Amino acid sequence: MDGFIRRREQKKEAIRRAALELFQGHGISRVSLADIAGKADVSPVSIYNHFGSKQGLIRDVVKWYLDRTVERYKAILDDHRPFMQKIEAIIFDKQNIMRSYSAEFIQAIISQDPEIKSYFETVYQEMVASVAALLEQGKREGMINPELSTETVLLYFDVLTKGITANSAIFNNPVHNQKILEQFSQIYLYGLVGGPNRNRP
Amino acid sequence: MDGFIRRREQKKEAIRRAALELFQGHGISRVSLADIAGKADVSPVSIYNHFGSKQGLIRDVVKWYLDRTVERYKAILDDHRPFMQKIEAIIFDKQNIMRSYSAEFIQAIISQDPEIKSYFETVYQEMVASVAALLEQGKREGMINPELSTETVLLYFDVLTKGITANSAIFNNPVHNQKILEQFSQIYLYGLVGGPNRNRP
Amino acid sequence: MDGFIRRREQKKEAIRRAALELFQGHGISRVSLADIAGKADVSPVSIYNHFGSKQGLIRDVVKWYLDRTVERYKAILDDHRPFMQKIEAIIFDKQNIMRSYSAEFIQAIISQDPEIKSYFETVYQEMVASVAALLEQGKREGMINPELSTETVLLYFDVLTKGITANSAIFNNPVHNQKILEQFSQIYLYGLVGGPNRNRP
Amino acid sequence: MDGFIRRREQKKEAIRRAALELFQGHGISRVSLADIAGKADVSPVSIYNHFGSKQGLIRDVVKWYLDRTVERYKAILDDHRPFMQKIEAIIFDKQNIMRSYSAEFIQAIISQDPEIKSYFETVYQEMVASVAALLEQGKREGMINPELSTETVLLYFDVLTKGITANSAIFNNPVHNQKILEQFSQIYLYGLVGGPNRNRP
DNA sequence: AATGAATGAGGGTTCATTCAT
DNA sequence: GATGAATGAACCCTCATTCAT
Repeated sequence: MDGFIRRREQKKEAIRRAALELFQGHGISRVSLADIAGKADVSPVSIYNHFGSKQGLIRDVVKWYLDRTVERYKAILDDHRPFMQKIEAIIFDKQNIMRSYSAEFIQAIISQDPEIKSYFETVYQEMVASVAALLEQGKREGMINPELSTETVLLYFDVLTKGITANSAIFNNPVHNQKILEQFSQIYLYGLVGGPNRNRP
Repeated sequence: MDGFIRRREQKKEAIRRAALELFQGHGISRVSLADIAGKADVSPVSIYNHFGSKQGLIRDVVKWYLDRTVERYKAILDDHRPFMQKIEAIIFDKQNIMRSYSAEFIQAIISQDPEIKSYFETVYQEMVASVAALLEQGKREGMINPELSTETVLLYFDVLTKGITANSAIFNNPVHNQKILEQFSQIYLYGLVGGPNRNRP
Repeated sequence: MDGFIRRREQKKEAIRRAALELFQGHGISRVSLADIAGKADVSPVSIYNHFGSKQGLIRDVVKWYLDRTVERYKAILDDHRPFMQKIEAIIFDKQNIMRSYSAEFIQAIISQDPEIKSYFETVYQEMVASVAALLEQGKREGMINPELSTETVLLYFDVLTKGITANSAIFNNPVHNQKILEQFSQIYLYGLVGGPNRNRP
Repeated sequence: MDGFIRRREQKKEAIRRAALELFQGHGISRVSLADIAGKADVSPVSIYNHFGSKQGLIRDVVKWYLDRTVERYKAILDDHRPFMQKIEAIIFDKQNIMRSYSAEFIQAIISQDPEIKSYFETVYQEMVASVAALLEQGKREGMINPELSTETVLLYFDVLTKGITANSAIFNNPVHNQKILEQFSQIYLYGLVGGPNRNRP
């Protein structure tokens, strides 16, 4: 009888996967349930049986996406990499860059549906706490200017992440990648004015 | 007979304004022509008489928006403010932050419609050239690390601008504004590691 | 002051001409007043000033077309050509064949609008009387089987004319034209079974 | 499960029937999907589910109509009636005369949509071949003037059929029917000049 | 007298959702 | 539990017609 539940969950997973991909690619409002059903090889009605409505599906998919993101972040933070690598891993989080996420999808995560909003805020607080802990460590180790408030640095990370995501086409271009990433690290570590290798007045 | 043309242009302007606002607020595909017509106090058909189709309206609005943005940038660059103020003015360009731009709208600017795309690219090249000239000046004056390629710095500006736009809610909050903006300047000028007022190893 | 009226009539004529051409080419219901106005280089509202409504224009155009057709027929009948040439001229009336008349236009002539219908019937009776007189002459001269009722022969003419109009593409093809027209005459003069040059049992 | 398919096909059939009738009566462009849906007692959207679009419905209906016509022709040709009866049956094919076919419908069969056009041409070639075979037989049996090319005779049939269809009101009138049909046979068999019962010069 | 602007009604089409099987 | 069929609402768009200039 376990096979029943497993199959059911496999179908739900297929629908989620199809929906996420299409939402990211074309924007939520331009993806119809028929599109999703077609991609997941399922009848549109099945989506109702599993998720109740399109909004229900969106909720489920966004939560699912957020959960996976949190897992990735936790994996990064719990790893034993050096401090700076963790910072970079978070800013350039590959999953975020790998594809040009439809802005409408990201927007859906943040606003509108109150249930999603509340779920997102819970998850976000959790993640903020983890990253904040990392930053404190960075300050103690002299890698981060202790005069900067944790709040500001978090915001800076967020700004960079979103800006990079919006420019994912460039950051994923393997030709530019090498040189740009190097210089980019210079900038966010040592600023526009100059890095450690430069004579300062 | 001049009144004719003036009235016509006023109506078109009203439609453009309403459309831009709604597009930015809700995303293009979720805004119906009836919505726009209602907000502009005009019959939906009038939009067709003026712009031909929804796509025609979108094209017109995006071009209009780009033109206004370019004007703002030019005003900033041609001004006689000190170098660093210009940099800040560009990064925090108030018009960009003033409202939570719908991601779908920005997306529309860049992709899809080939006419828009071509128009955007022309405008973009022009703007890049102007900002690049400013950066060269900054390097000569020792305000920008001359080891950084202009390309990278432009990209950094773009990332910051987009990231800030995506977080506009925070940056427009007058409570946070003061302190955060100050520290933010610290970061993008002197990096995470530290600024000029800090003892360096 | 005569110039005023003349100009007015010239514009009406231009509108009529444009309308007729478009009606014939695409069918009445698929031609918009804007199309006609554009082709006649006139504002759509002018059509209202001149003809009152689309239906008014249709009425006017159909009457105009009928009048011109009657004139052509009268010219043929009043001419001094030999009898058989007149018959052929009527059946193959070039104006009817010159272009693939939209069936919808012909249909409009006959049915629906009662005013058109009545006008058509008056004109038709007149024409029938003229052609009938010709047929009587033909019978007296032994060119037409006197056993055939005039009514039947008129109907036969009508059937041929309409059938030829419907096949105008073929009858206007200059390649086929020569041979086919020759044999066609054979058929309608001497029937399927055979002509005068053929041995009969 | 067979009931599913049967029901579906019944509904499609009902829609086809309603569409054909309306198309023939009023012309394609003047018939809305709502009209068809109303007549077939179906929701307009159902037409989309079954035929994809109005054009899809038109395609389907025309093909359906062509198929039925071919079947009727085949039945006539394969029958064991005498030669002349077959000829008459084809020219006066009752289905063609039964109602005043909208010219726009016939036009739709021939032109515009390339898929319909190609389908029609295939069917048409097939039918032409069959009728041509019949004509050859007619010539051998002395019923048709062997000097007439098969091509011309086919065209003559077509002209007659279309002309008769255009005059269906008269040919279906039971009062006229008897006498006219008789004389009509006289004409197309022995021509205007005269029949076998008549003294010829 | 003639035109540009504006509109109400209607058409084709899509889509989230429900119903019957 | 899953699917094919059906639908109401909404959207983009067209067009004959009227209004203001």
